[in-house]
Amino acid sequence: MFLGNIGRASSVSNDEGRAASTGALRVNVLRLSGPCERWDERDADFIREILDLVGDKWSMLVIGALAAGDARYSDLDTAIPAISRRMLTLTLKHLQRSGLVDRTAYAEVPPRVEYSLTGLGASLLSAIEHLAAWSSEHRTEVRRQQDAYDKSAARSA
Amino acid sequence: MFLGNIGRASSVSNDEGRAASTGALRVNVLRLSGPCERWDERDADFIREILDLVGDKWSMLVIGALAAGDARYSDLDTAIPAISRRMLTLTLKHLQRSGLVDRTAYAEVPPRVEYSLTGLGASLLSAIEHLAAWSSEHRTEVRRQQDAYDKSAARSA
DNA sequence: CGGCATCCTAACAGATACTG
DNA sequence: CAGTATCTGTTAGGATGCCG
Repeated sequence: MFLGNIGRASSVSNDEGRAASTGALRVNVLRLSGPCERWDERDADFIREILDLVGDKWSMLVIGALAAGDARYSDLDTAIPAISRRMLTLTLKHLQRSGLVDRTAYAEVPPRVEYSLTGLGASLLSAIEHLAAWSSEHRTEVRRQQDAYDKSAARSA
Repeated sequence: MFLGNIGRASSVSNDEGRAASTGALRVNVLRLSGPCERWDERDADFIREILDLVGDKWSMLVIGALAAGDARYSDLDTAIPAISRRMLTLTLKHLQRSGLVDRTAYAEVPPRVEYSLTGLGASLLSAIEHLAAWSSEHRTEVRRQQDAYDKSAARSA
């Protein structure tokens, strides 16, 4: 496996999304006090799966970079300065394997390789942007909470 | 640090979301061929931040479990069978620190502790569900792509 | 230019045992 | 019940060098 061998590889692929009771990783949702309309216990499996898919350190960033259009290997390397060549290679291969990214190599000298989002990959963008939007809106609040927590924790030390 | 010391801790917290050029982790979005309306290079920073926040192995699952209502420590432990007590403790503390989860301990014998989502935590749910929905819709396709890739990779071996 | 292959370390994460 | 503490294995991921 490449990246994200997080959690045991979910055992089977059932037809639609109706995942019959595979014994794998499951959250039995509690029905205690609060009301919750939308969260379903099957969601837990789905969450596990996208995390395996793009929950690693770089996948979403690569997808984001490719959202702007096709790019060559070295373009991505400079577009995401913090990534190492190793991880860029691994991440691209990982995304390519899952059908999120297309790779086209041109038989030229010097060689040229272009990466692009597939339709599948592009369809993920809105979900990613949803996350980014949340972060954009709430990052300040999160920071405040963390600082407050750390300060009160420092008091008891 | 607890979980997700992934990526250097983003150095500063600027006022709104207008993150002035902190030298930190940034994706310089490429403008090459394809059109892209919505992805902004600042999104990369935001993605980095939610990944640090809930991109680890368990956070989203715990949030999902709490979406159904408040729960005790042992409830969560049985609701997410695959998690170890260690990781449950760590994850809860991590989420609590960031203000996504509330912890209330009742001074009783035997002790009772209830965890619940804060407003902040609940506001993340829709983004998470968005991801789960994508996974639910496209998991089969992803599997197909991976199988196809693996098969063609096996041929060249 | 566009990669693999190798080495190496920090951390994530499981198992187990103990405590207030 | 609701955690901590410790010990340990596994792996994500960085640095570097070589090769087609």
